[in-house]
Amino acid sequence: MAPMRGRCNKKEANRGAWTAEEDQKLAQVIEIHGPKRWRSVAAKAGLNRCGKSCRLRWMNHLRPNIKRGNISDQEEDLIVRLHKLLGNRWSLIAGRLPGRTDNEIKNYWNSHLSKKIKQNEEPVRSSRWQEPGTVKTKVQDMDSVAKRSEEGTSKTLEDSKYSFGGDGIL
DNA sequence: AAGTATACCAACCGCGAGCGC
DNA sequence: GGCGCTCGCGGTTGGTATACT
Repeated sequence: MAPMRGRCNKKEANRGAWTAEEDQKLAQVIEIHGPKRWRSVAAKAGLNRCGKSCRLRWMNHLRPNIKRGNISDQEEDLIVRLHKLLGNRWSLIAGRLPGRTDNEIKNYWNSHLSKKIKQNEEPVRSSRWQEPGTVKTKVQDMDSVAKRSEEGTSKTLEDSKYSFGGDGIL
């Protein structure tokens, strides 16, 4: 029976940019019921939006402690290293960057870093990584990443499933 | 000043995984 | 164990702002 699979009803659901009023309603309902059961959250808020859309809005904009804009050099460097480590696991990478969302990091990567990396790698392969202290420095870097991730949240790089030595980054 | 190209961000889509019945 | 539902993720698209010619 054509399960919804979490898809939105394209015809009936409200789409496009969120209004301040919608944001407010959503935030209120989440404050009361918590950020779960997104479909019912959407219904309770009286929003003509699908749960998915509400979740996205909450995760990327309404959550407390969200940092907006200005990704620092340190953050950028961390993103680059984590991406080497994890690939396009944006949610995992975001987990290492407090206040940053996966969507924001993904966008930042696609618009800034992917080009940057390409530029760096094209002319002389990995000049970036072969500066003084190269391999060793990298190992140390990865080490610190691992440490940070242990200290950080409970998500620990998916428990070394993505082990540092596995994909030839070292 | 107008038109065009590029960059950036927000939102949508489809899929797979997890969970409860 | 199978089925349906919900959630979360990653890829992609669309709209707007800014830079450039």
